[in-house]
Amino acid sequence: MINQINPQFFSRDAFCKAYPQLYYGMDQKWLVVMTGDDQVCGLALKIFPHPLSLLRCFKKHTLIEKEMSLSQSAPYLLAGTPFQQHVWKALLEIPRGIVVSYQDLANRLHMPKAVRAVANAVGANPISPLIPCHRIVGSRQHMGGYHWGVPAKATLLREEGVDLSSFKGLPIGLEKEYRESTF
DNA sequence: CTAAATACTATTG
DNA sequence: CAATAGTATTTAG
Repeated sequence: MINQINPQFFSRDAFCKAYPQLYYGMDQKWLVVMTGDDQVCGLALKIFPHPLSLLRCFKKHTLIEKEMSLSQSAPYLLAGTPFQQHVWKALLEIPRGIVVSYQDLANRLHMPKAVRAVANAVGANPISPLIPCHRIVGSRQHMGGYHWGVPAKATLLREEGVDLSSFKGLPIGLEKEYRESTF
């Protein structure tokens, strides 16, 4: 399992120029996107409902399917706009088992009125479970959204020990496919 | 360049 | 409850 990462950040434009083609494939429970020099730039869990939609983040690249092996020590290279990088760095500070609202996150970034823009950046991160975007929830005990589906979000949070019993907006009966999975 | 779309939220009826 | 105005970034055209 991948515990902690120390990603390097890269401007999106520079990333497109430096790595016009990328490689993707499955390894164990992951769908991985890597550069030609073996840096991980995209990640999703295979059991997500539509894991291949991860490739939406790399539409400007030529994507080549390839045999993948994800090593414990693989370096991470995250391409994003300065704004997105700012948000993603803040996400990495949120510890396991803690949930923060989109509004709190925006406040923490000193952009209290940019809640919606911050939410967009949260959802745009390319290595979803490792950048803990699932720990961002709506105000007033609402789940908020999740690119990979709210059931997956709820499952990830429960596995971290978060009590969701008081939350609204929880889908009922849609989590069976995740019941036996280990994230 | 402009317009539309967002994983939001507080407010109003 | 639903509708909506306010808001900032990104993307599509």
